[in-house]
Amino acid sequence: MSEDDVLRLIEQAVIDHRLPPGTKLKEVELAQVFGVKRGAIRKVLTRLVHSRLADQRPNIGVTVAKPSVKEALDLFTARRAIERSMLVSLAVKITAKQIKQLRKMLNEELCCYQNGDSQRATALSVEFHQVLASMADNDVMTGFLNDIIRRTPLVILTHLGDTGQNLCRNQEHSAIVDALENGDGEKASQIMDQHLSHIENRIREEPELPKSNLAALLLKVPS
Amino acid sequence: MSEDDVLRLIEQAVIDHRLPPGTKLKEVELAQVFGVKRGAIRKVLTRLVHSRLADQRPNIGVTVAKPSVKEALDLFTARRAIERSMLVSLAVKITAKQIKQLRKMLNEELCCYQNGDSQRATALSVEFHQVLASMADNDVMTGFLNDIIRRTPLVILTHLGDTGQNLCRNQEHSAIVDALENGDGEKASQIMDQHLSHIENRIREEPELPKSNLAALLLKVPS
DNA sequence: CAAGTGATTATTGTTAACAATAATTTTCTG
DNA sequence: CAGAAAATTATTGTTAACAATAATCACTTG
Repeated sequence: MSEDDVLRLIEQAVIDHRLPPGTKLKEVELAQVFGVKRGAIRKVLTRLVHSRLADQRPNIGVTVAKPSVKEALDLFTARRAIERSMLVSLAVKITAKQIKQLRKMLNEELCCYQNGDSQRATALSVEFHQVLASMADNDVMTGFLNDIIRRTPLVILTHLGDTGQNLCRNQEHSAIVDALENGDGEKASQIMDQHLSHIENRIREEPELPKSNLAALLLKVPS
Repeated sequence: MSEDDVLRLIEQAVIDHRLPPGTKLKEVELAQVFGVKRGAIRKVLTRLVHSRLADQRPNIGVTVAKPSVKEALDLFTARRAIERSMLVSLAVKITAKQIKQLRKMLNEELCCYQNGDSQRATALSVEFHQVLASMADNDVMTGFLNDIIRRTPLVILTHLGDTGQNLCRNQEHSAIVDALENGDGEKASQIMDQHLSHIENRIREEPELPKSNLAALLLKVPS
């Protein structure tokens, strides 16, 4: 099992809240679980910490991050700034072909949702934002947005609980594409702002404290 | 010598263009230069790579990054988006005391420049942007901006050469503070946009190929 | 029993030796 | 001598053993 695989599995376990905030990530235990050497786990944990999905305290270890409410709000504000800028620049250069691609994605997402495959619908919903970013063609901002997207599920989980999942409205995404097609970047930005505010406004105080199983949790596939 | 010290010295060597883009950073050599173990250098290099100041190719090694022109332009576009957002939110909440602090900084920068201490003037000029960010009080965006600020000297060096240093105009910084004082975030943003465009527009094609000395270069203090 | 104290265990951090790979030099051959 | 093949060297990557630190437990004592 490769290093990237291990990272992906742990990240997914955090996103699926099978590893609640505060859970300690022990090196030897993880090494045994994934059948890799401790050095590999160490590198993975370093990456996790750098992406702010985990905290590290010297000589103590790394734990799944517990983002504060402020961090959650900062995250959404940053996201608005970045997506706004990308939409404005994209609106003046988007092609008919790209519009078509976006509409196709939205349609597929809707189908999945109606067919009850909400997990795939959510994935497509996230991918919508990433595809917009790739079309805006700014690698720096795309990188920042990916950072934010990676961190967002954790803050939603921490402050909204399970009810916070699947918050993107297909309808709003659709309106953004409409605005882009009309070359109206300002309007697209406004819709995006509202879209993100829908989520942001629901964030409230509520810490959650966990227990830890690690072995079983990490390898379980979310059905 | 601590790990952070080593990182700082190498970063500074890149910024001062004593380590030109493409220079190979050999682990054992660096370890000897700084008198630390190879493992420590390894961790430092990992951090350098993650901050995009260096590239890594498996089994070959890490080299000082050679940012492309597109990367440079993307960097400035992202910076505009972030600083704009921060200025807009800061304009409606900045205090008289903070205005005073900013004016004091600008004054000091001007003095340094007139006294010929251009190095300190440049440092203050950079710090101006960072202080604005801390006042805007968004940790996520502050982090992104710091990433950008760390990468900017390298792209300027690569594409403008030595003449590109010290590009921030004290006068423009001053105008931004004026706009903030009037609570006009939009105007402050416009000035900032122009300010950054002054730099961005000068970027042109021009690769630079280096040789490498490492030992002498890294420890030399820029007089 | 509560609180401290020392011993034990568990966990993270470091290092030196080894392995694997890439770069270089040497040697061979037409 | 040019070019390819082989041998050598240099460099990065991995690992297992050890060291240092923190957490836990058992024990004593007031």
